[in-house]
Amino acid sequence: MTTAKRDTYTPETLLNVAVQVFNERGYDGTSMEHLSKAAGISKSSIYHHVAGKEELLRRAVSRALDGLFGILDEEDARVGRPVERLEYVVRRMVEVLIAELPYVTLLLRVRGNTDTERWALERRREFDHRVAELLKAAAADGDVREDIEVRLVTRLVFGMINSIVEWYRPDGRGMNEREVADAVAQLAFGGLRKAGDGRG
Amino acid sequence: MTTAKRDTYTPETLLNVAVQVFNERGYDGTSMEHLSKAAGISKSSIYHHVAGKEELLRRAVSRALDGLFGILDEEDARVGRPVERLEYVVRRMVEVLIAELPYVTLLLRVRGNTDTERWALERRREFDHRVAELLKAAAADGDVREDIEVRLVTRLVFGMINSIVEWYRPDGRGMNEREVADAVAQLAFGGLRKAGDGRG
DNA sequence: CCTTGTCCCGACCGATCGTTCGGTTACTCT
DNA sequence: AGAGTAACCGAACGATCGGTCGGGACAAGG
Repeated sequence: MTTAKRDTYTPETLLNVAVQVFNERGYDGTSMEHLSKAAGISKSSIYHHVAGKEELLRRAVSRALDGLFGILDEEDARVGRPVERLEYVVRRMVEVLIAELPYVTLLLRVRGNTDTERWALERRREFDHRVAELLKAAAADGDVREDIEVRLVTRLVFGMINSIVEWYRPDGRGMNEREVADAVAQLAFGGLRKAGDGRG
Repeated sequence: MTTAKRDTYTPETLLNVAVQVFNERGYDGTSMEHLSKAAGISKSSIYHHVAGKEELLRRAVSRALDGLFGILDEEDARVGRPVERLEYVVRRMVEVLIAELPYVTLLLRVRGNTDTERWALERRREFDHRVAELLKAAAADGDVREDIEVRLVTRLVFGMINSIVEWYRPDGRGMNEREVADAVAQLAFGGLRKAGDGRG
C-alpha cells in the first residue's frame, strides 16, 4: 500500500522547515546547504521531495495567498454594508496573518527577482485592490472619513496590519489572534470613522 | 589641488546607485556584477571607492539611522507635553522617511545575516524604544487611549509609518512629505486620542 | 529468498559569488 | 614634457551557489 507512511519527510513537513529558515535569513540569503542543515538531511535528499528552492517558495506563498483570498469568499465579507464588510475583512486579515504567520511573512517580503516572486507580487496587488474597492464603497456610503484619500488610507491600514509579521510571536503567554484583531480594528476604525464611539 | 573633482564616481555617488539596486533586488539578491552594470564601471573598479559590498550597506543604513535619531534631538521632540512631542516625532518620522526614502527602505529590510545588519537592527530597536517611552509618557498624562497596550500601539503605528517605503514614490505629481505626514498623523491620532476632534 | 520502490547519501557539476591583483588609461601639477 | 596619481580595467582567485548523479540502506510484498 502506498498509504502506509514512515516518519520521514514529506513536501509539507520540509516546507515548514524551509519557510522558517527563509524568514530568518531571507530567501536569497538562504542556501540549500542551510536548508539541509536545518532539516537534518543532506542537500541532495531535499531534491527527492521537491523540485528545487523556488518550488518551496511557490508552495509557501501559495498557502499565504489562499488564506487571504479565502477571506473574500466568506459570507460576512460578501454581504452587508461595505463598512461592516470592511471591518470584518480587516479582522480576518489579522487572524489569517497570525494563523499562517511564517507563510504570510515570506509573502510580504518577496522582492520580484524570479517568476515565482513576480507572480506573488501580482496576486498581492490583486488582493489589495479588492480591499481598496471595499473601502471606496464604504466611503461612498459616507461611513468612513473622506478627508484622506481612499488609496492612501488603504495603504496605511495595510501597512499597520502587515507589520504584525515583524513582531508577533506565538510564544505561549502572548496575545491571541482575537485580541490583536480587536486592537487593530479599534485603532484603525477609531481613526477611520466619521463620527464613531471608538468601538467596532 | 584635491578640491578639483572630475565627473567620476565618489563613495557617495556610488552609494546612490548601490542603494537603488539593493532596494530593487534585495541586498542578498544583489551581486557586485549587478552593481557594476548599474554604475557603468567594472566590478573591480568599485573596490577603488569602497572596501566592499558590506561597506555600502553600512553607509546606507547609517545615513537612515542618523536621520531618524536626529529627530529626537530636535527641540520640539525634547520639550513640551509628551503627546505633542509624540505627534511631532511621528510627523518628522514620515518626513525623514520620505526625504531619505531609499536609505530608510534598505534599513527597514535588513535581516541580520551579517555584523552590519545586526548592528542596524539593534539601533532600530533603540529608536523604537525611545518613541515607545514617549507614548508611555503621553499615556501617563491621560492624553492617549489606554484600552490598548502601549507596546502594541507603538508597533502598529510604527508599522503604519514604515509601510510608506513600500508604496511612496516621489514621481513629480505625487503627494509631498507634508501631505503624507498630515494624513498619517490624522489617521493615527484620530484613533489614538481619547476625546479629540481628529485634527493634529 | 529476491524484487521493488522509497528515502537518503557523498561526490561532483558548471556557474556565480565577493574579492584581489597587475597593469593601463587619463588627468593634474610642476 | 615628465612625474605623480586617481580612476579604471580584464583576468583570475578560492569559496559557495543551486542542482545532478549513481548508488546504498531499508522496509514491504511476493
